[in-house]
Amino acid sequence: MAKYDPSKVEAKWRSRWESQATDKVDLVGAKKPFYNLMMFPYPSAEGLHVGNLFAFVGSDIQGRYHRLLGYDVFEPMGFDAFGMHSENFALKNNRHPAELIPKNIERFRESQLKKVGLMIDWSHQVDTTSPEYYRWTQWMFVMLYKNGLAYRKTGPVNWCPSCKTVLAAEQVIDGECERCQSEVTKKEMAQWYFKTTAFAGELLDELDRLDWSERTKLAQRNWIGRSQGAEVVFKFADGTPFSVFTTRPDTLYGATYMVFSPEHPLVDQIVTPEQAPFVKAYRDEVARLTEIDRQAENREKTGVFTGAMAVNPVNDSLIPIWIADYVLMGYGTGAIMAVPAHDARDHEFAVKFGLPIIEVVSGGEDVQKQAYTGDGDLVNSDRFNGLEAKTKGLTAITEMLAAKNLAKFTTNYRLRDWCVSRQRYWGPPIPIIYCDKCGIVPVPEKDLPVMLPTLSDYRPDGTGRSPLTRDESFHKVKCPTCGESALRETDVSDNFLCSAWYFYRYPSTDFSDRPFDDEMTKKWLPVDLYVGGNEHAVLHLLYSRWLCRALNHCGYIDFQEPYKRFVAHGMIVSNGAKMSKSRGNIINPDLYIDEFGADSFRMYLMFMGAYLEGGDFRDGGVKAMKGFLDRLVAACLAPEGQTLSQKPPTEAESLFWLNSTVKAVGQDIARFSYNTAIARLMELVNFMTKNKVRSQSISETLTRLLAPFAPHLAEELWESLGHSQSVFDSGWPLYDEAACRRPEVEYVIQVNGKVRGKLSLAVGLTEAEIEPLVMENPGVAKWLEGKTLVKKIYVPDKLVNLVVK
RNA sequence: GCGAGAGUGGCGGAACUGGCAGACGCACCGGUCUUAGGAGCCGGCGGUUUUAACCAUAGGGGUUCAAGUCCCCUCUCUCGCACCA
Repeated sequence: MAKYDPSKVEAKWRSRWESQATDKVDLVGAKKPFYNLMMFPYPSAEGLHVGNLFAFVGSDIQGRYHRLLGYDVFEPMGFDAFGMHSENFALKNNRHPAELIPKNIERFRESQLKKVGLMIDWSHQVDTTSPEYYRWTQWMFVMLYKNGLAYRKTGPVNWCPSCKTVLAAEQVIDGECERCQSEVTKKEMAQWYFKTTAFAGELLDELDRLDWSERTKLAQRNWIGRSQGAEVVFKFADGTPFSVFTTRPDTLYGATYMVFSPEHPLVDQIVTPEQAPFVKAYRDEVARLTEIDRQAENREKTGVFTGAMAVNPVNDSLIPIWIADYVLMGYGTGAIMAVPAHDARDHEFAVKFGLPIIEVVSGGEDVQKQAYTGDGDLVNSDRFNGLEAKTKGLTAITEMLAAKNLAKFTTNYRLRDWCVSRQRYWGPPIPIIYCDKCGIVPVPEKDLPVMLPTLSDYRPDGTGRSPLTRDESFHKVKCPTCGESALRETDVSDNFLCSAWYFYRYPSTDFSDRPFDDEMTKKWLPVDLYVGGNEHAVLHLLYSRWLCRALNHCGYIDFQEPYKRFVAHGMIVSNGAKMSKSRGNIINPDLYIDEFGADSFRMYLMFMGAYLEGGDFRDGGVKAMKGFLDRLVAACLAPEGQTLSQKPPTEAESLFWLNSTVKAVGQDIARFSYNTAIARLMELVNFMTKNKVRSQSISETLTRLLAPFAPHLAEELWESLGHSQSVFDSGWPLYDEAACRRPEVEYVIQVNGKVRGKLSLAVGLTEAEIEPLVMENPGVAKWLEGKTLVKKIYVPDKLVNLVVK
């Protein structure tokens, strides 16, 4: 190699990898399978984003590293091409997504992904919009339905007026649509749901055992949100029972009123004629509020009295029933007992409406002024007085009621069922048919896929009905059971369903008669390593965990968690600011790759910050990295026996550099500390350059260490160093632990904790051996004059600290 | 409000179980080569003062022979959840 020209080198190796199928894995014969998964991208018209590349390169390094370690690494790629993003883009540009998507995919793969040097086995590509794929997405839906994990329900849903569709709770971020940031409103609609709550407890508990990034687990824990307490039966004045959920059954004696959610169905039955107009007005007002209004911070409590009374089961006292929007229909039973003395929200409400506040737990200052939520003993609670409230008191009161069938211990989760229907066009049609005679009929498996028809007008109309409803030939069908006229479901499913199972498909793309093959799945799943962005913590990552449990529950797979390990990478910013079109600081990866090469670009992305934390992309960084690779090439390929420096390094020194670099780079890659791994490579190159060291073994080792980061260049160097096979078949270099220690160590000599001298000494000397040397040291002796030595601290091979007075 | 994480030179960032703070790189400064340098190579680069010290890891206290690292308090930022009973 004369001079390092990345464009030539990269083109050469790209075509060689392709012609020799270097990245293709023998899925059946693999001996040490390693499934290295990255989050498949949405093929946008704008092209790949640096964020995508940052994620992919970090993952690819793991794939290549494992390959060097001797694993059969399967690193597939696909396209998450259904969904509103594509549809909205097509709408805006007056095109059809079916026409745009294939072009985008082509561009992503051919002119972007393939140029980055990812070790992708393209023979297993997946495209969620192809009928061969979404046939099985629909199969998942039917499977879930048949197993009671999918159901249709009418109720309040999140509606995005801009996207003109409903959204799942997970897709509403701070009251706004995850896609378009419009304010989400509530609507009453019939929708399809998946019973994500069915596995809420397992999904939460299993997190403790998962090898995942802590922050991802934390986000899921918060989202699933378990609270333990009791369901307590109260009665209306006429004796009709109803129940409420509370985490503090110990405070039952302090319940001074009840609150129902405004949407609660029982409100109509209990409201008294005098209060009815006020209740109606309040409910209307609440219905008009958006989620943002309703959740607004520090919002003053509102509510009205229903006129009805309830009986407290512990003491038969009569307490008023109110409705207020601080009680949510979707949680617990949609009704609460209010204990203003020991709950801040109830306290605020009670103060505003002049409701009584009764202290039942001791320890607070003045519960009339402020709710006390801390620990204490029960008071004003009959025979339970004196018991420690949150422990013994809670148990005793609940058990007393439970004996009368008036309470039971329960657990509630914040998690809601996954609303999966979408009133949009660009998605997999929900495979359901409604028949007057047979009711809900899932489309039989032999009739799948339900093909998405090509509609010229696919614009959502905001009526709450999908555009597909306008296609009569699609909408009107015969019932598969009885043959009578029936109507097809026209909603499509949430595109998070497509992505919830794609990694089962990759190893099984050769099978057209099943979603995934048992043998392949046994061999390759669960995924060994999944690297991706944490923004999917409670979306894709939660949905796919749930679906995995569902598949397991229904007997299709024998594992319960889809990913053995998940690592969340950081976010990258551009020159200190978040990347955005309006700031004009979007980075176009293609420009850098064209000018400096993919290897320099990859390495800079990995060097600019800690991979798990994110980094700051600075102009000039890629160029500097190209400069480093130039120096590396020069150092590796320098002619042997060139002029050596005046003081050539000893054999031991060279060995130290070589071995300690191998050790450190391996450890750093394993913990995703790519920036420090690259720094190590730089140090080794600096050592070689500075000392004019040229040795075949150092060059070869350096090349192999470089390979995961800069694969094209590593191949080229490996060839130049006289090898004919791929560097990725050469194995990861081994190191000698003993040689990782410096031949000489520099002892730090401190006096009273301050550095006063240094001594270069052989490794492994004892305290007695070095003591005279320390005392003689002129820099040290000066600080000892006229002082008494009180204490000596000796840390082998590191430091001596003399404490004097 | 609750929970988690973070705060280190002009900048991006290092520092594993407490043991030389600032690895590695960018920017900058100086030198060299050159018709030229926005190329290459060599050197310097936290601050105050200069033979030698002292001060520095958001701020304040503490533990220790020794603290960026451990403990307590305060401030700031980022993220997650948020009227979830």
